Amino acid sequence: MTTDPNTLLLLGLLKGQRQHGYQLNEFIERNLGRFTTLKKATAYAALDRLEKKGLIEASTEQEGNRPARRVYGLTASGEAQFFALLREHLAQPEPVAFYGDLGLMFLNQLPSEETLNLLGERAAQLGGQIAELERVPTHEGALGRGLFGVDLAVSRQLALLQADLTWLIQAMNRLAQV
Amino acid sequence: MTTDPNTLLLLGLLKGQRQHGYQLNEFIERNLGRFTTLKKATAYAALDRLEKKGLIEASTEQEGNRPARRVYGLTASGEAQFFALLREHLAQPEPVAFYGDLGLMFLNQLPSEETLNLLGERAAQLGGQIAELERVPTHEGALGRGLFGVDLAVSRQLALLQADLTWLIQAMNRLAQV
DNA sequence: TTTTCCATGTAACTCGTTACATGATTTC
DNA sequence: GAAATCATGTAACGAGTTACATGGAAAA
Repeated sequence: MTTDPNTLLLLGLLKGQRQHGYQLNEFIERNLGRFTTLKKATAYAALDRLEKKGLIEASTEQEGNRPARRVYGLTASGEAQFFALLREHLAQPEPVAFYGDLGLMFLNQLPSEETLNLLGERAAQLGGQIAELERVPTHEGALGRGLFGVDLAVSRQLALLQADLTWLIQAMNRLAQV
Repeated sequence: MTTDPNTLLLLGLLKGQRQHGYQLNEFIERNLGRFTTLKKATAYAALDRLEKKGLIEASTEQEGNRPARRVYGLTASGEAQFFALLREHLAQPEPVAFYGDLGLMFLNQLPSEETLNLLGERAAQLGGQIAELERVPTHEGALGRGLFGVDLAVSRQLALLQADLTWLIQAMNRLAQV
């Protein structure tokens, strides 16, 4: 409830511009795949909920004979909620529980050679993710400075993935010595 | 489905030792709060499911006049499933989408002074988490080498949190220059 | 004697996922 | 003429959360 990321995302996108669900889904799928896993059906349902809560309101638009669009925009209370969520997210660090720790806790259940192979695979994939992120171009005001925040998020992901890889290699070395 | 962390956790704990639900919940709450958010009711429900799937089986134990215990242990297919999940988890890096990136994407919606204050708060909390983790003692075989993996997981969390803090401070400096 | 511990759960709810449905329209 | 695009959703299911229920035993 308190730190719902999907709500922040949708309200934030609608704060930038009135949009309909299909448009939001396209944008998320094309540009924000690195930051969220929000699926289409989930987004439509979330928009319904936000409307019922009075955070957004819809107007219907028709273009020719195509399916009608429900174009959403923030209400006053939606804007307030957006800012509240944004402040909360900015002020809070990554919550506990990194997913990748779970396997580590039981790694002594496997022969250490296999463990090293598996962690080697993990390192390779991490390296791939890092290379991919490094290829992401930065937006020097490309879309009216609106995307500056995305650059920041990318640079943070890079920093975390690189730290993870560095740690992993060091851990593998330690394990190999036993 | 494929990468269900709760299942790995429960199967892993039961692989170490036959236990009943209360016991698992106590152990998780006391020792694993840093690695999972699994709640008690969720764990009981998960144990039911695992039993229905044939991954664990229960025997009932009674001690005096106390509530009966359902003591669970792994079945053969439960062990197989545990190893499969463990291999999967060890071989895969942290999945995309760090939670803390979301707020960053919209940070230009706030006056930069407030943004800096909020990020400062985030930095302070990160520092606190790091200090707390540094105080965690390592288990030099304390419980029969069974907890060696936990030390690894702690050291990984530390590495990631420190990288996050380093990045944050650098980002705040960049933001302050504008 | 009141609180905490032991041990298990249920009920109501929210959220997310996958797979499918619909029907026109533009593109190949 | 077939396929992808536009635009919205529904249905069935799985899993998580909070709050509550129960009832004896040990501890304060």
